[in-house]
Amino acid sequence: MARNTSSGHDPAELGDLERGILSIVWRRGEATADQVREELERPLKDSTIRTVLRRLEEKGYLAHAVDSRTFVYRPAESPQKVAGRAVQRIVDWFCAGSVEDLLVGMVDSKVVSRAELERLARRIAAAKKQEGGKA
Amino acid sequence: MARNTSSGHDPAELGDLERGILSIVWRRGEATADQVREELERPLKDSTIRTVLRRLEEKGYLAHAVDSRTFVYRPAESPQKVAGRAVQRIVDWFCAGSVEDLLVGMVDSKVVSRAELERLARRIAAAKKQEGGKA
DNA sequence: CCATAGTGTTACCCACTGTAACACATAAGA
DNA sequence: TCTTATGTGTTACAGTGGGTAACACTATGG
Repeated sequence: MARNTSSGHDPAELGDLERGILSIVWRRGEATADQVREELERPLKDSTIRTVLRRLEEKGYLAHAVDSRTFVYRPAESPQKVAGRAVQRIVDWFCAGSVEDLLVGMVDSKVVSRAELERLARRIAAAKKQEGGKA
Repeated sequence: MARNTSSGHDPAELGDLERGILSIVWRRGEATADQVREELERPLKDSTIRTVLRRLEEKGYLAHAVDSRTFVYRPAESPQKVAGRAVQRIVDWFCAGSVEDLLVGMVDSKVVSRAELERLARRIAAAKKQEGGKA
């Protein structure tokens, strides 16, 4: 029994190749297996790519449509949303649910500088003002 | 070849049990194998706990001191720092390195509400002022 | 000196991922 | 129409990491 028994899909459960291929689809917006292979630096067999794409779809990261019997994969969720959930998990596991603790850690780990945070804060405030406090 | 080939240690590379045990040590500040076992809901053998503790130390999350031939484990790094790095990874992988994108995702995924972010922003600004812009 | 408590070592199983072969279907060209 | 290319579905296999634990060894306290 290895890895997470976590119910659903989440980024930590992706291997390197899966993550790489997912990134490619995300970057392109959509991609066929062949297009993915062209963008990969490593020479991988077609079946490999297609297996990974299928697994990514099973895991809920991708969806596909058929274009004259060719699978065209597209993101099932925005990267940001996926990342957001991933962060949520981290907050839950490592910060006892406190986002503020996490932010502190991000400063500690030099993930964001204090200045950057302040800039962000301004942006956030601006965005909120602009939206008129809808949510 | 499974999972991350990532060079170092990082939270995604922890299994459920490892994460749980790490949390216990973090929460307590320090813990022996037996203390950990007492706090675990599941009935696990002593060797299991100790194996996991040792692996956690190998991975750099814990350190131990010997107190009259008993291992007392303590965090090697603050949870916040670990979390910070974990978020860094997520940002790199899923947000093309943009923390701002990540924040957007966090709002989208309801990880933080807009209001919470604003409150955070205020706190950050205050902290910065207080520290006089040291960093 | 013996029992108890704790460590070090080693191992097994299984899920997951990387990687791919092979069979099957079907559109396109000869 | 027959063949060929192209793409999918299915199946598989090996390596690794994590969950789980047994067993042997050591030293301490009685």
